[in-house]
Amino acid sequence: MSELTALNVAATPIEKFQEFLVTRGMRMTRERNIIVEEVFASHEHFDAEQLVEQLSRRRDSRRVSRSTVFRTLRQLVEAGLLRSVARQDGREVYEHDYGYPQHDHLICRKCGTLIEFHNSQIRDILEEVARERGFRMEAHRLEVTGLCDNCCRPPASRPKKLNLL
Amino acid sequence: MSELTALNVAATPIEKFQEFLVTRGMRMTRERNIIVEEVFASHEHFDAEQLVEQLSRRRDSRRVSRSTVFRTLRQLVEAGLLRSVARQDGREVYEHDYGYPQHDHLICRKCGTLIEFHNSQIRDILEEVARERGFRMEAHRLEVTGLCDNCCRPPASRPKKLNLL
DNA sequence: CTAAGTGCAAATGTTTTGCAGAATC
DNA sequence: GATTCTGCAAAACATTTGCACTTAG
Repeated sequence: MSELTALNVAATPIEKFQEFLVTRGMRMTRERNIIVEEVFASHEHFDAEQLVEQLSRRRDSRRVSRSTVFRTLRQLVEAGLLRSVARQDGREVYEHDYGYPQHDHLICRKCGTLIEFHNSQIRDILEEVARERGFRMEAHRLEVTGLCDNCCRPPASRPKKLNLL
Repeated sequence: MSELTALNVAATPIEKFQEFLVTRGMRMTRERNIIVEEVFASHEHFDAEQLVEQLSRRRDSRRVSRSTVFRTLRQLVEAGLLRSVARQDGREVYEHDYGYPQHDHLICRKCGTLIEFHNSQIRDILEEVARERGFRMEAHRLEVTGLCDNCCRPPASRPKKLNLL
């Protein structure tokens, strides 16, 4: 009888954002809509600059300014739709939070690749630690840095050439 | 017979830094010395600005410029003497790495307090995860954000005044 | 209609850098 | 004595903000 009335289960990111905005007396604008669509069109990690790049040079009515991109990113994080997972080259790196399973990252310091991994024990341990300290945990950010499989070994890249002197 | 010759066990931060510098053809200068002393004089967390504040307005020969503070902090991190553990108000927060046991932090988003905690399982889990992915882990940074004990509960601060209407 | 949002350009705040003179090995 | 450092002022960045105009509700 009701499609999605009281419970907002399986709400789209747009709907979720809408909800957030309404409760704050804010408005759903064309620009905010465009940004959410763009951001949730793929699951890639991204930074503000990349998004600005994609949105600020459009010539049609789907162009969004740099300021608005930054402003909206902040709001999306606050709304729980995005989360900032790392910092690379001085820029904050974002990814989907809403509707995406909890996980952390291995970050290759050489090629910059982000490898996602999930380990439920980590969450449990943190819950326990927080409880012991009377700390109310809200979120965590775990960046594991090192070298990915590819960047680990030396250039085993020239396989055929006989370099035995 | 030897005080600390071959093995550099229990080397002071200064000695450790010296060693790092030498292997790179860099020099131990008065300024670098001052910075290391200042940084290792206490175990507090700090950011670049605080250090600049302390060192750049001295009038005597122990003054160090802003640029040098930033340059040296970068080197100390690279040398493994410091590690950057979090980011607060747009600034990187540092702490001792050398000679200080591994640990992570609970960060209160209200008052900014950093609570250290140690949990050996976390390291083990990360080692395991990294191994599975062929990733060579070098370091990790775990920031748990939320509310500390103090900031958790409402202002139970006005206890005596009878505000029962 | 009125409060909230946008784009622009300018500001902010941190960290970096070019360069001339100073200091280390 | 040559090479590396320092301090300074300026630059480089990412991100934020003031303001006049536009737009959603």
